[in-house]
Amino acid sequence: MRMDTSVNPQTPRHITIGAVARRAGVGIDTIRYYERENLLPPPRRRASGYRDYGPDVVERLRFIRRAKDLGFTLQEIRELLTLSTDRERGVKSVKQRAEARLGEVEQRIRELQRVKRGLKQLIDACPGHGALEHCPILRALGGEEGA
Amino acid sequence: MRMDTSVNPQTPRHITIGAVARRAGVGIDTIRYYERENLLPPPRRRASGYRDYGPDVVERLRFIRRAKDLGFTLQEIRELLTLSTDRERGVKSVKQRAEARLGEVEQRIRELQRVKRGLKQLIDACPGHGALEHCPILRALGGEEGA
DNA sequence: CTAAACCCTCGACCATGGTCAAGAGTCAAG
DNA sequence: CTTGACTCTTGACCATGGTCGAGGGTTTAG
Repeated sequence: MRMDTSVNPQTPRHITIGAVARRAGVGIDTIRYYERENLLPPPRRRASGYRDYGPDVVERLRFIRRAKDLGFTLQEIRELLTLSTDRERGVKSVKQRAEARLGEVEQRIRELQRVKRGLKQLIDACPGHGALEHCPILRALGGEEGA
Repeated sequence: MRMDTSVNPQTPRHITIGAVARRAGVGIDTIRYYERENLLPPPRRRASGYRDYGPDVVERLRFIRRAKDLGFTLQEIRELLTLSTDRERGVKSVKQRAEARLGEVEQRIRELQRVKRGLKQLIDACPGHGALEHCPILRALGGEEGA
């Protein structure tokens, strides 16, 4: 059904930063921020100085949003975007980045599971009433705060 | 056993902020920062204006460190500390905070496991070479914006 | 006494990921 | 032409958890 998107009334030739922001679901300031941070290439400008975007930027912004949802930092996303313009060599590296990120995620899950076990032990041991001296949570956190 | 700790050579009567920092394993600036942020009560001062701490503050700092390791924010720790001075009512609330924190930790673990699955799928599907157009990682991030 | 080591306050700065305000220019509709 | 909505740049500000420097005063050892 998408026979000709170039003259699509939904995607006019010149779209301003506001239109981009609405389409991508981000704030205008966020777009300018990403440009400053080299996550978006500087767009061409109209005579007035207004930024004049092609529709590709909306894709790029969605890329950024999804990567962010997967826990990539903007720094990592910047690297992914750089790689993705490097044909052929890019794919290998992108996969490696994703694998590295996976390792980090797994590491973080293990850490949190350790924290979870620690909290659980304390909660199970805590009667929920009585003197503070008998609260295992405070005792565990404070050490021997008997004094 | 604890007959007289006040003249213990290990814990002199007046300990300066530097001594506290060494004993608790934190920086001097951190102690002053915690004081500003109401995590530590303002100590009394010597005539010179120097902070003059009792040994309790070291316990309190260790409490803070352990709670931080369990993933509590300073805000949450501040609340725990406030509660822990509220005898009897404190224990109940402390247990509740710990339970709430446990819930957050479990939630975060679930989120990360979802992220992990997402990354894994992409990595498994990626050949690691070839044209960028065929890289499922970039495709997934960039999305099908068919609409 | 002197010098080193310590302490004081105040305020600036780091990264992260934006958000907002001021003051000025631009664009589209009526 | 005017009005209102939009955009421009610059620079400040938010929270988080500190860290560091400047420019003083204090304490302690020799």
